[in-house]
Amino acid sequence: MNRVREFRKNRGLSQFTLAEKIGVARQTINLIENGKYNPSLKLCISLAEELGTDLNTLFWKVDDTQ
Amino acid sequence: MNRVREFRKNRGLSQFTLAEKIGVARQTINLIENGKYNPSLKLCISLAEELGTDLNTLFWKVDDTQ
DNA sequence: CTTTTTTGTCATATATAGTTGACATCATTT
DNA sequence: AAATGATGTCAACTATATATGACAAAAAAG
Repeated sequence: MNRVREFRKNRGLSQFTLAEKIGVARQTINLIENGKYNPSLKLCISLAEELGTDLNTLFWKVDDTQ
Repeated sequence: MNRVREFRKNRGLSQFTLAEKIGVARQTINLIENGKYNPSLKLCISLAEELGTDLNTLFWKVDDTQ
């Protein structure tokens, strides 16, 4: 799906804390981590910056098998 | 802003043709190319795939100076 | 065990992405 | 010079991303 949860946990952030830093609601982070919707590009970029990574790493052809 | 127009032209596609292939309206492509809004992640991924590239190349920290 | 934090989820509301149809302008083609 | 194709833009509409408030359950901390 995507690697947001993995990167968030590596940084020791809760969904709430990450949401606050980025300026969205906690539910928005939760839904994205669970692949329940389709975030905007701006939000994806904010996430990548806050998590110290980039768009491809977080969202490009994530291998979910195994 | 982003490199959609550049990649589209390199492939010899019109906004209309690209829109058709991806399944969105022509206006949507036009607005994205002109940075007038914030596309969804799914659309960004469709664009990257159709243009034979990836998210970072199209949308990540595009250098617009010069 | 009790308390607090974190996560998942629901329902309602609002902002905005994306659609549709239309028209003007510019560039190509005939 | 007329016809065609590409692009920019507008207005009105629909779909959906995101917000807000709330509650339950799991996990972590005391």
